[in-house]
Amino acid sequence: MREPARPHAGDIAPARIADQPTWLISRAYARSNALLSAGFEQHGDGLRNYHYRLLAALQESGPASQADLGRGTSVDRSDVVAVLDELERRGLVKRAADPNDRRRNIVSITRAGSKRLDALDDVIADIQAQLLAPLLPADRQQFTKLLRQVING
Amino acid sequence: MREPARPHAGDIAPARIADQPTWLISRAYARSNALLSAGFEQHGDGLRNYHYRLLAALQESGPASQADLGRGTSVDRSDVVAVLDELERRGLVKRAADPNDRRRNIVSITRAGSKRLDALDDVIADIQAQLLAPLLPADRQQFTKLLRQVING
DNA sequence: CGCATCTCAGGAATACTGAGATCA
DNA sequence: CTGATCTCAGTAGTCCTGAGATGC
Repeated sequence: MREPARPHAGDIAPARIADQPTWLISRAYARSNALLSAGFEQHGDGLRNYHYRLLAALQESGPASQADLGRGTSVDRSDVVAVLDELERRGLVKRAADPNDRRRNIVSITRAGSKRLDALDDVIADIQAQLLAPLLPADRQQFTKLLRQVING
Repeated sequence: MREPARPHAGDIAPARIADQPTWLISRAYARSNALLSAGFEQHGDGLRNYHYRLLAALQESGPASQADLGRGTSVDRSDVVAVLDELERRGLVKRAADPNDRRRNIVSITRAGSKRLDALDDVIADIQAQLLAPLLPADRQQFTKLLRQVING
């Protein structure tokens, strides 16, 4: 995994930038990605966040078309194809033609996929915990609430 | 600029994912980037966030080596080179050899650069305001404070 | 020697666009 | 015909690695 450059004494640390939400969010995203990369690298067996998102969506909402999957998980339609290819190759999902609409694939999670998802859920839970560790427990819900508001703005 | 895909009725919107800080942060980052792209595209005259970061760092902390600039602004050493090339081409910064350490360049912001930075500051301020608009004014400081804690975790 | 700096070439992962084939 | 779906090819941005030349 990649350690982000860390400022040290003597560096330029412009308060003008460091107080801006856009900068703070990009730094938080970098930290989040570092934790995700590290977590999946250690325990993901070659799967990544993309795979997890699609598996979780399938588990929770049931079989779905690729377009709906992509929209719901904010994974681009182009990338859904490649990620599902990989998941199907590993036997974690299957694609079947939709008899009611022959343009669509109905994608389902397999038993092996569900089992795999359970393992990944533990990995992810650990990553979330690490990410929020610096916050007081009481602040963690507030943090996610504010993020949701910003996103839906 | 790019409009992110927006969920609509019938989409998969897995709560399991949507409640996770890593997901929320990546969505916030997407929104932040969309606002930055739109803002700079309209008023940036070809400059982007990277250019702004370096100009702001130079303005605030004074002339600096490229390595210190990169560390302070979290811009990779490789990218600093290209961004400074562009800024220098436009006459917004200059590079001079450091007489005390001939490995280094001393990078300074020019008068034109300062003027340009003032204009970009307005662009950025507008973007920050849009980003935080969904939050109650009282929540905005709390939001940035929590982000800082997460980053420094 | 080790280490830092600037520079360049290029890789990796994310996010996206455009277009073709198919079909409602 | 319009528009949705799946697929592929390719682009753009960001972020990072490796290595060479130079100098501390």
